[in-house]
Amino acid sequence: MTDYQPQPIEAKWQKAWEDKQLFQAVADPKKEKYYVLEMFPYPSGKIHMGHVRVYTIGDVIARHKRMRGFNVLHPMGWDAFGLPAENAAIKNGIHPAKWTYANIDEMRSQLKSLGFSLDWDREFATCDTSYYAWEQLFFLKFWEKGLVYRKKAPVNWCPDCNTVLANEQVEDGVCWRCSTEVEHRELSQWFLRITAYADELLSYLDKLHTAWPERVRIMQENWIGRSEGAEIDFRVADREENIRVFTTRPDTLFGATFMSLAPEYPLLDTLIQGRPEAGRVRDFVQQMRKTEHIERAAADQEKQGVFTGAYCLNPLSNEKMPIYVANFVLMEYGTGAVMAVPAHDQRDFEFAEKYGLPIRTVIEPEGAKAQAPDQAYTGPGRMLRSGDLNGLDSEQGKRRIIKRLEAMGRGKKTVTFRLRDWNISRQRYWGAPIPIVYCEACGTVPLRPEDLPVELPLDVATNPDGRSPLPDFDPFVQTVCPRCQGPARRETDTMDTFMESSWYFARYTDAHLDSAPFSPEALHYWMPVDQYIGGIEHAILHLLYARFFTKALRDLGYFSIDEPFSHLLTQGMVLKDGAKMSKSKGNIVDPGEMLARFGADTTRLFTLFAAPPERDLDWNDQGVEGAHRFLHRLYRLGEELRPFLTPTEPCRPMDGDGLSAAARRLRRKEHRTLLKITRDIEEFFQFNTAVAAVMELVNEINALKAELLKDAPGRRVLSSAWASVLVFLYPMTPHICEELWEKTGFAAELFVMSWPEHDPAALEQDEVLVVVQVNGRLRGKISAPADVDQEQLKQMAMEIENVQKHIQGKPIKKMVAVPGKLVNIVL
RNA sequence: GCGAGAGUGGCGGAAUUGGCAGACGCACUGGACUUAGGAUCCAGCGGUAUAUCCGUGGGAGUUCGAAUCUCCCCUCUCGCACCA
Repeated sequence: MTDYQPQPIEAKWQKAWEDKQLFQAVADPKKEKYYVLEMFPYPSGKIHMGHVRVYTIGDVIARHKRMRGFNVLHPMGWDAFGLPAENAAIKNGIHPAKWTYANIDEMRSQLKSLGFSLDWDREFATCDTSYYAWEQLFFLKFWEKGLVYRKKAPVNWCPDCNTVLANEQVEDGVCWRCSTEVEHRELSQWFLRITAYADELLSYLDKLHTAWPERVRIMQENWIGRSEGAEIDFRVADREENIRVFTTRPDTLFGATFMSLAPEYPLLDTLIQGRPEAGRVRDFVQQMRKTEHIERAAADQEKQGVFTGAYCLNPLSNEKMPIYVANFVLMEYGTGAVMAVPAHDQRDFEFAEKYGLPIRTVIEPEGAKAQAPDQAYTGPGRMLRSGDLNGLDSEQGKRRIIKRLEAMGRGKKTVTFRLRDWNISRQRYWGAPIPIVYCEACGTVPLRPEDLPVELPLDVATNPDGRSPLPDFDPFVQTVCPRCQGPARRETDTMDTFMESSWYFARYTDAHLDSAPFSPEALHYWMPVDQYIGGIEHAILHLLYARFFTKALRDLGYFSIDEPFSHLLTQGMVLKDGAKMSKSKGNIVDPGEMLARFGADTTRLFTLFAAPPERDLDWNDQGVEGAHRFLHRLYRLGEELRPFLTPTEPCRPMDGDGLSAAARRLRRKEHRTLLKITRDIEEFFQFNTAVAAVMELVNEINALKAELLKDAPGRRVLSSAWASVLVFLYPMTPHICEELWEKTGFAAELFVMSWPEHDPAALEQDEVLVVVQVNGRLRGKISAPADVDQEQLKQMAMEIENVQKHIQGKPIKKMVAVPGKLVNIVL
């Protein structure tokens, strides 16, 4: 009897699969497709346990769906542009391209040795010119559609990465990648008009209901931040100017007692001109400019402001309201001006308290007598001190006031979003060039599609300080204007690498097409991605950008779908000792080492078994050994049973009569396990319980094998159960299953098997276990014929000695009997 | 502060329909085999006062019956947060 040796088995089957081109997907309209995709990796060097986990989950789904008869697309590629390549280049003197492609080679071979059923024919790296060329084309199409524009704006600057960042890439004021505090700079940058799709990005989240985790939907909702309200114009007293505010509470207009402006408000200079307050206002603004943005934006910051000396007029009451500059008003949101209603907004309340401004209640909560004097009432209610609108419900009041303002031309109903346009300019080298030139005569000129691609020059040396070498590299910069043929300079910023990941999933459908970004037929057949899997860290970032791109490419005529990912699974992190793995903590588990010690099947099995996919997984070396032991036992069991088994289809239909009790028991377990695993995989993605269920089945085989080997029907049941174990386990640990399958003597390989159907007859039991309770507590168990009725059941329950003991002759108030489940005797 | 999720043995976790709490595995204990055991096999393994007992963060409730449903509270994780 040979011992289980994973490495040769795994190498053998990986080669067999590759030789047969088993996982190369071919579009076939006659077959139902299933597109499963995990977020593609950044080629950072070697794969880590997080990769092992996500690709294992995806592989189980891919292999399972193939057994279910689907035409499965399961591709892989590389998110290959980005800063680490550049930083490594600076540190080690290797060119980013060389570093990247070397890493890809290393990681590809690691993924292959994990036995993932990937279609490697569709592989590409986003730094391939043949990939990003199409992205440059999209940029030009977006330009034509007005979806891309250049603007000078205050932007997030990461001093460590030496580049700007989009709003989504700043978390709590620090860079998402390196955690350096972000600064603000005024720069001319390229923006994608994602806000044009704000409404659709929001409303379609509802359609992803149940198919996307609620957490992710809520995070996107918050990020998009839609609020309904009104824009209202306030005339500045004694001047021509207007101040426009946005408010969600037009119903509180009569309670507005002053006006607050952001320190950056453009009109401010004009307002304070020639006033005695001008000096103080300028000092305040100066001070605010110096304060870092994060600090200013903190909610616990004390309210501060200064009076400008100017007044504005309430459009309905004509009341004179003093205009303040306030630290808590943000120029980026709404109009940068806020009508202050201290009685009904907590911030305005605190501000009014501090500076002694009037607080006027105009909304009274229904039924309440007095409101708390130390805070604002922000709920709905009945209107008062609001002229002829007194007594009206505040919701109605909103509509009435908006109507009135609209009639006067002093306001209108509007919707405001928190979402900002996507800044895609990056001042870094290792990215896709933006296809724009700056011509002395024609200004900013987009290239023509026939000028593409703008190749990123590879023969440049990176700067030690991280600055992009592109602006100093004349062969790249110096060009001619496509419009006038005069001298022009190329744009030297590159595109945000999130651009590449916004459409890669669609490119896989025909990955090497060179006449167009997509083939319409392939796109139509394969898209959308049926199951997408990745980390929660992209809840907003990548997943929002990809949704936007899908809609934008749809409106350019490329796509016919609205959403890229029908179902989303967000897997948890892999931890060690309760903490994220990191070099500094020294708690890294290396997949390479796991493969060498235990093999791919053990590594896969443990990551599936240790925790459900959504939860964090704390790596446990002893747990891995447990998984390894299970495979050893399985292998030994195969060797032991082999001489007595005949190749038999899993969950084989057979006549139950004439089977021994043990045989019927195993057959029932086999079919129950099929039902459980099918549900665990297809409905809940609960691979941990699916593994547990197979372990139970194996335990049952071990317990009953001696009995079953005694007669031919028993051996048939055993053969079927054994085949089932291998089929059930195959999506999770495919190599050992193929090997044992072959050793069992099957002519065809396991990968051509389809997922079995269960036989209802096999689930039937002659005797069922019924629990007997007295007052809800377990007091006995009886084995009763399956078809016994309630009355008989009650009678049988009463005959149990321990039950009688607990009844102690007391009168029985009630008896509940659930056939097949329990009897409860209530005293 | 708001929103979402979670809290079950020494540990990871199971119970997805309200019906045997602790599946499966790890760790641990005892035994077998053995020159050896960090291999393998067998048995045990929630607690204790060992019984008409207690037990799923705490408290109340609904129910014949609650880890599961309702209400209140506590703790933790994640997200959002001067967003007008």
